[in-house]
Amino acid sequence: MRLVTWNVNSVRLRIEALQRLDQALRPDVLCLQETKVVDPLFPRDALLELGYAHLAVSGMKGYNGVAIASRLPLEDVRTQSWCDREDCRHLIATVDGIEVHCLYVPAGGDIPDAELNPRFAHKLAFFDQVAAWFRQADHGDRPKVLLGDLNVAPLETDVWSHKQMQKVVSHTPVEIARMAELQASLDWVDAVRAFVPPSERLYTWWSYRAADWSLSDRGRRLDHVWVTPELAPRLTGALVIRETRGWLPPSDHVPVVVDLV
DNA sequence: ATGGTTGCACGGCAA
Repeated sequence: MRLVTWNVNSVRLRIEALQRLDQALRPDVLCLQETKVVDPLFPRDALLELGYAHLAVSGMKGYNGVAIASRLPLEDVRTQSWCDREDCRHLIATVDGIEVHCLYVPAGGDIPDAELNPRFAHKLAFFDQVAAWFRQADHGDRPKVLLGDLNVAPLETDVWSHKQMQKVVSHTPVEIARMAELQASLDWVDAVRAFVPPSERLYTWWSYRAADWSLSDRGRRLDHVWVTPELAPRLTGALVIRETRGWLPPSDHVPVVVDLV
C-alpha cells in the first residue's frame, strides 16, 4: 500500500498537479492538508476520475481543511477537534485495517513565545492535547499511520541552518520537545528517517518568498509520516517528491510517499 | 534589520 501526504495549499488550485502526481506515483491513499474549501465545494469529481472512489473531507472556508482520497474502501471515518475549535485539522479513516490520521498542526505564527503570541500557544496546546489523547484514550489494537503537515522540523538536518533557525517558529526547542512528546505517545516511528539517514538534509517545504527556492534551498522538513511500531517491519520505502515544488502553480509544500507491504 | 510571496476573497489575515 502506497500512502502519500501533501499540503496542497488549496485543493482547487492543485487539480492538475494532483493528476500529474497520481500519474507519477499511483498512490493508494492520498492525504491532503490545507484544502481551503468547504465540503460542498470540494472537487470530488476530479479525484473520482483519478480512481479515488473513496473520499473523506473536512474543510472550512478559506483556511485549513484535510481530506483522504483512497482507491481502497475507507471505514470508520471521523474527525477530531482540538483546543475547543472546529477547525478541520484532523481526519481519521481506516484503510485495509490501518487507522490513518491525516493531521494539520497549526503553524504557530511568527513569534515563538506563547505569552506574546496566541497562535504559538495554540500550536503548543494542540501538540499537548493530541499527545494526551493518544496516550490516554483506548485506541484499540489497529496499526496506525499519522501523517501530514506537523509544522515542526525536528532534526538539525531538517532545516537549512540549525543555527539560524533556533528562534524561528518550526524549529524552536520548545516545539521540538512538544512534538517529541506526541511521537512518544504511541512510540511512533518516523517512516521517512527510517530510509533517509538523519545525517542527510531533507526538506518538504520552501517559502514562496525566496527569489529562487531551489537555488537558495532554504527548506524545512515540516511534513511527516509516522507509523506505530508494529508497522515498521512492513515499511519498504519512503521518499520526498521535491520536483513538485517547481510545478506551476506550486504548493509551498511537497508530497511525502511511504510504501507498506 | 527588513522584506520578500501566496491563497482566499475582495480587506486583511494566515501561512
